[in-house]
Amino acid sequence: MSMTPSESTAATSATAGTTKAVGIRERNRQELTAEILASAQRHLVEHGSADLSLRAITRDLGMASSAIYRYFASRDELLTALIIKAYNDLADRVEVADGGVSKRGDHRARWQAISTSIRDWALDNPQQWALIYGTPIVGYAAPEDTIAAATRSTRPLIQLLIDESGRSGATELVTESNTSILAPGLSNILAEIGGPAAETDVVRGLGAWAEIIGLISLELFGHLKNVVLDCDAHFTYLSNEIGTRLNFEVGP
Amino acid sequence: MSMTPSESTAATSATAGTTKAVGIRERNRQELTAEILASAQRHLVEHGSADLSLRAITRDLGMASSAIYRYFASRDELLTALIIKAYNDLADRVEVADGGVSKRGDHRARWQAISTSIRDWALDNPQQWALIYGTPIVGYAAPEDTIAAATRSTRPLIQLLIDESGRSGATELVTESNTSILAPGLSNILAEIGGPAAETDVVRGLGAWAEIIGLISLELFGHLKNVVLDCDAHFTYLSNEIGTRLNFEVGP
DNA sequence: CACAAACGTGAGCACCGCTCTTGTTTAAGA
DNA sequence: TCTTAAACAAGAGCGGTGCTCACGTTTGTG
Repeated sequence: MSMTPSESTAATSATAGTTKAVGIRERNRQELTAEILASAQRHLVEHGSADLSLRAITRDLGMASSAIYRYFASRDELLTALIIKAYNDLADRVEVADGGVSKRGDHRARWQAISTSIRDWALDNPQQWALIYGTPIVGYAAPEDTIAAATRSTRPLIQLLIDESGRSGATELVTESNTSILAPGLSNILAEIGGPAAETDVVRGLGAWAEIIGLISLELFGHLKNVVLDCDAHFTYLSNEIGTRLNFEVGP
Repeated sequence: MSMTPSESTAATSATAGTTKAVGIRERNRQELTAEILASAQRHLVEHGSADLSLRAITRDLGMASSAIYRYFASRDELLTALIIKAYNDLADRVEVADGGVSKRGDHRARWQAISTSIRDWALDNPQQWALIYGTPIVGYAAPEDTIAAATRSTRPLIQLLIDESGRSGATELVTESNTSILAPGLSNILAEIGGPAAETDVVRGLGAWAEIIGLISLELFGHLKNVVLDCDAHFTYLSNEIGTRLNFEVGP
């Protein structure tokens, strides 16, 4: 059986039932793949995605430069893996922050937790932020593998929008056919997550999301230098204003 | 007198008074510099900034690969020139759009002209947009040369914010000392452009700006795929809502 | 007219992503 | 248990990159 590097991650534990028969080769493969990803992550953090060199990674791991292509078919495929990891790391932070709000009806608190956790993660991981929200490098169309992780990172925010839309008793809910602005496939995501929402609410929520992403990118990419002195206060002020604008208050 | 590539543009027409004595060498230098920039611009539009190759440019112009370093000291310096050009191109578009609103008191119309002209330019020049608002490539700190062009592109928006702040009779104007959020140097820019403005107005204006930049970047970088079907309508809806939020109405 | 600065050229260095061939190790089927 | 094919590691190599340097030429100037 031949195995291309692309399907390496999907072919784990082929023999169901018996957890024992993994095989030395399969174990080594998983371990080396993890080591490559870890080294790539280090290089990404230190030098940025543009300077990420496959040869440097192989030098780190003491292997031949050609050996890495047994595990990742190309530099783009490695970057895609790093993108997915970045999305998941961000999603973890946002989920923990949102989940930390015990009073689920306090939409204002949940909004503050979500928005500030996004920025905190970005400040802690600027290279990873640039990887997912900066200039796309792998190609104009993001690989299919990334969209699952991408939607996971925005899921808490969507959930909050749905909850708020339900509280306000919104009509004109988004369905697959009645939407003119939003994509038809979005209604499936909304339904899968927790129910429908009004189209205008979703559109305004996307505006709030864009403002958060924009503020963080402007800050991280240096566009607020000589403009904003206290970026913390600036973000807090605007995030709070967005919460007011979207009617996020303490509910029952 | 020695001349490094960095100061080539600043050393034009050294002999004041006589416009004639430019010299063949100086003329050739300016022409070749312009040709290099034009070729670089073509490569940028077609292949993106990441794949911009100095050697490909020299092949285009039929010169030796090492000759380009007589005109640009490094790839970063060429990219910086392209960034400045992109900022100025964007500024031209925004200035024309804003200047096209004859009724200067119609702040709502000016806002629509400014915001939509930014997006229109971005859709027409996605690679240039990525160059200035995407991941910074030249270095974390933008070169000093770019900030002049950068502020020029945001000047109409700042002007509009000042006009609106004046209409609403804002108090607590931004000065060099009383600001806690904004940078001290910003008050100089505000004063130079057309007068003071309230700090909260400027902060909220920055939020609106971030939302516009964020919406365009999300759209161009592929993050609204499978989310927003009609990006035109989406942007128009939110831009109009921002105008309402900032009290942009038809004035006297 | 001499001289120095600016210029164009080609070779060369170190690096990159990626491919191919060669020889070895592992695992599965006869 | 032995055989055979797949997976693997390694090294050479290809075309490309940014950039440097030494060389000979052109140009402007004192």
